[in-house]
Amino acid sequence: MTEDRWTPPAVMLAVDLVILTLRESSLKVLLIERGVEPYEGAWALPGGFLRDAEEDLTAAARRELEEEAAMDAATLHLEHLGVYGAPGRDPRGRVVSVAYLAIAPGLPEPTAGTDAAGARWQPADQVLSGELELAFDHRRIVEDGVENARAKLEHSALATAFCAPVFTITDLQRVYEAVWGVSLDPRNFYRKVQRTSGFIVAAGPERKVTSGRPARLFKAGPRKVLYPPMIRPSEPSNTKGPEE
Amino acid sequence: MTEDRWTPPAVMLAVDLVILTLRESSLKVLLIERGVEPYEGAWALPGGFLRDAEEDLTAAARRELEEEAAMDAATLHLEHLGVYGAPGRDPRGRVVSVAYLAIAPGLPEPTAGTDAAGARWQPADQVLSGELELAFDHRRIVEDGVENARAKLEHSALATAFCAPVFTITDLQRVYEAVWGVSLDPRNFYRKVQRTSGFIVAAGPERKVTSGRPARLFKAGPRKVLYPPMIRPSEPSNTKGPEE
DNA sequence: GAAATAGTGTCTTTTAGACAATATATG
DNA sequence: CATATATTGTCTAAAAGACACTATTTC
Repeated sequence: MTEDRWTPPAVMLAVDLVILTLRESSLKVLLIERGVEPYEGAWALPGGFLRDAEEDLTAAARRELEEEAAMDAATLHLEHLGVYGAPGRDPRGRVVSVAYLAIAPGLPEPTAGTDAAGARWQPADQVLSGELELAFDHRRIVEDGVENARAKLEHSALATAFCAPVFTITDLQRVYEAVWGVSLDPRNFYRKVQRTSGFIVAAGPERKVTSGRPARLFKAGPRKVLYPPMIRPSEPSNTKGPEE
Repeated sequence: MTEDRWTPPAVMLAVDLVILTLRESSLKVLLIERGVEPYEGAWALPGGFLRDAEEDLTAAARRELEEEAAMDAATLHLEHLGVYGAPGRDPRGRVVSVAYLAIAPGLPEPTAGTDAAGARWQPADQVLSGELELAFDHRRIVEDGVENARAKLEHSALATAFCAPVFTITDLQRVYEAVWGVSLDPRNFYRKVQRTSGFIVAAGPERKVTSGRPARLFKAGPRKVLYPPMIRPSEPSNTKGPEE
């Protein structure tokens, strides 16, 4: 408990968004070119300060999603990611940032015309590898966001959030392959997904054509928790797993 | 990005702790009887405001752990849990609370003598069921903390954080049983844990006696991620899983 | 028909889960 | 020896993973 007559310090609260999507079969993150100091001209996550002292945090996240990314927050998967509040992370003073993770289906490039001019889908690899440097501690936030998404693909139906309302099983497989950075056997994937009842459900007799046999169409099912889980390859039976 | 010449609203930042442990084979959470308004006399999570505008968030969590729970933060598992910032959750104004989850091995009751007078280990069930009402939105935070712990037992070595530095496989099984609220087959559990190399490692030829055959002693191994994961029973092949 | 993608069948290996049997202590 | 707990062995069912094969489209 805290002492009487003492006033707690005030801090500035910001909201940052890690918005992931799949474009050209690779994982992208939405970045914005900063127009003001600090880090003017650098790439950064969309986000900003709380508008007023009454604004709810998730409301602020949704507002930024619409203002900075020109996306409809109602249709996107949006969840809490973490808090980044190390002193000194922002030269303007004590800024604590609450990060949210959003997953979007493949959308057109959000270039000119919208509020999101200067926004660009950048390959997540380039951020993770450090090839593309970000403002503040945003690279770390992206790392956490991507790892969060990777983990959730295993046990939840999050993968469907990367897909259009109606999709094929191959579309879904591309999500797993891109986010995990692996390649999966289409035949085993097909059956695994179908056997997990409630994960995806048939969406009419419609089909989709490109060159081969038309694929059945599906939409996200009611099941949110996958059991048994989808299995991420590459850790067959190693002695020491990655650190937590 | 934010406009020029506009000052973001300031909020008060608090840190709250969900400290879980195992006592008498049941899951307990550390609660404190509030000595000041608001909610004077009610049970609440240990926690408090940031000390000053320079204090790091995790440092604040560690400080509260020592001040309010009289525990050594260096030896405990401590991780971010979530942010609770709904307007109106605290009658004193806009308070945003960053919650941390701590896991402690079974410790003596933290009663008189320490700074933590008024602190008590309460059964987690009683909080989750609503039998014991908590101040603010702390019941919700406990719910999230317990669910987080339950999930992490599956895929990480978190269970060892509930144990003393040296423990038996049966001790570890009690952790799973208490946190998950299930009962497990000791023989299958035994082999499952042993097969997951790096999860636990032998700790000398010492033994421990009570009435039956003495058990081998183990300590936490280097492996933090469990693969294959421990499996939480009760969702055998149901059509619809629990919501996320 | 050739090429491409979708979907099915089948076999092997691994793992989960049930449970008998054995081992080593105490009283 | 009775009792209690620890540890090992064995069997069965389910699921993962490899991969041959069939189906349906476009060119």
